[in-house]
Amino acid sequence: MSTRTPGQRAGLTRPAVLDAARALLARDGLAGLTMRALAERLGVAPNALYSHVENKSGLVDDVLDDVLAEVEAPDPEAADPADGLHALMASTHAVLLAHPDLVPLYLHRGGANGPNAQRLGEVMLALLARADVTGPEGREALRVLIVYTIGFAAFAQPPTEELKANFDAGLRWLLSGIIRS
Amino acid sequence: MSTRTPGQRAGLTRPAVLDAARALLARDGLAGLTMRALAERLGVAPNALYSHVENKSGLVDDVLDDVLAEVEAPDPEAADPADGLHALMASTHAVLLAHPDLVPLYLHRGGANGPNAQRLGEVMLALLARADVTGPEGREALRVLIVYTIGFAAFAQPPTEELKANFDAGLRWLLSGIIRS
DNA sequence: ACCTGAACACCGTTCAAGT
DNA sequence: ACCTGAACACCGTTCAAGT
Repeated sequence: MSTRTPGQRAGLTRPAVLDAARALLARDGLAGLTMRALAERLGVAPNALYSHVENKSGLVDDVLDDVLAEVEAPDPEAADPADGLHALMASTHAVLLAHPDLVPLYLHRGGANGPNAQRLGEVMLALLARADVTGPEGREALRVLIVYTIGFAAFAQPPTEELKANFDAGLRWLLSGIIRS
Repeated sequence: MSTRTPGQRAGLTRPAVLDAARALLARDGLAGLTMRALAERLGVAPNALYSHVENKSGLVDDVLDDVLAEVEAPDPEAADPADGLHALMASTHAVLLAHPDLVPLYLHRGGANGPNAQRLGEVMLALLARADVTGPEGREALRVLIVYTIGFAAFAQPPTEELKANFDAGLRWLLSGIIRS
């Protein structure tokens, strides 16, 4: 099984580990993402992963933020604030639906906290500010929108058109309440 | 360790198993709820549980619905629809906060589906109907409110007063959007 | 620093056998 | 029908040793 002896290198890198983790997740879901399965896919011993990742929890954190790189954020200056927020949340929703097994993890950890998550948060706050929702109220609205979007993605067990429409309807209700308040 | 030989009964019942599971969950969280730990707490062999529960997934389903029995539902005829919905969702939110480890499971499974969940759903639909939100729109609003409430409970990592206020603010936004539409 | 081998302390579940 | 004993096929993680 193993073509190497102790001391020989496999040429693993941290990005390669994360890529393999994403691929495993896409194919086998969350239950399929085990350190041992990941090691096998990479052709290394299970514990070799610990040279590149602190532990499984840290690996998942990185994967979570990586996925958010796919979200299309509008230019916070160009778009109409309400339209921009709707587009941003809809894009987030779509990206999350492509990774349904990850969604409970986002909620459990209170969203992602990596660079991608931070960038999206700043765009949202900028859009809210342009709609005169600022300060503590802005942060409240930010959290409400994030919770709503992740929550709905988690709910969409198989993503149907009906649930997508449901998400849009609720998002409009929410935004109309936030911005008119 | 084991005071019994094969063939002797331990006097297990299904409610006793569920009670122990809830207690284990309250004390050690989701990670602590294992079939083996549950068996040890009940003083039986791990596989003895399978005489009372189909598998771990079924056990969790039952626990999930049990928890919802604690939610205080208003009389759908007595309350003002908007106030009744707000009270019902707030009570659900509070109950979920008391069981934070369960919340990701509610989302992952699209909410509970047992008798308690069904009862609450019917009360919500009745209140929405009294606010003239009926048919497909009523079911949309139902899902939006459920997703929002569970999602926010999942987000409240340690439940702070700030997040509770945040939940209330968002809920008002949402209800004002739903009922005025 | 990066990897293997081996081990530790766990999992959920099944199967056969006892009363 | 309800339970034990034993086993199967897994987990994540750590420790020592090799280059």
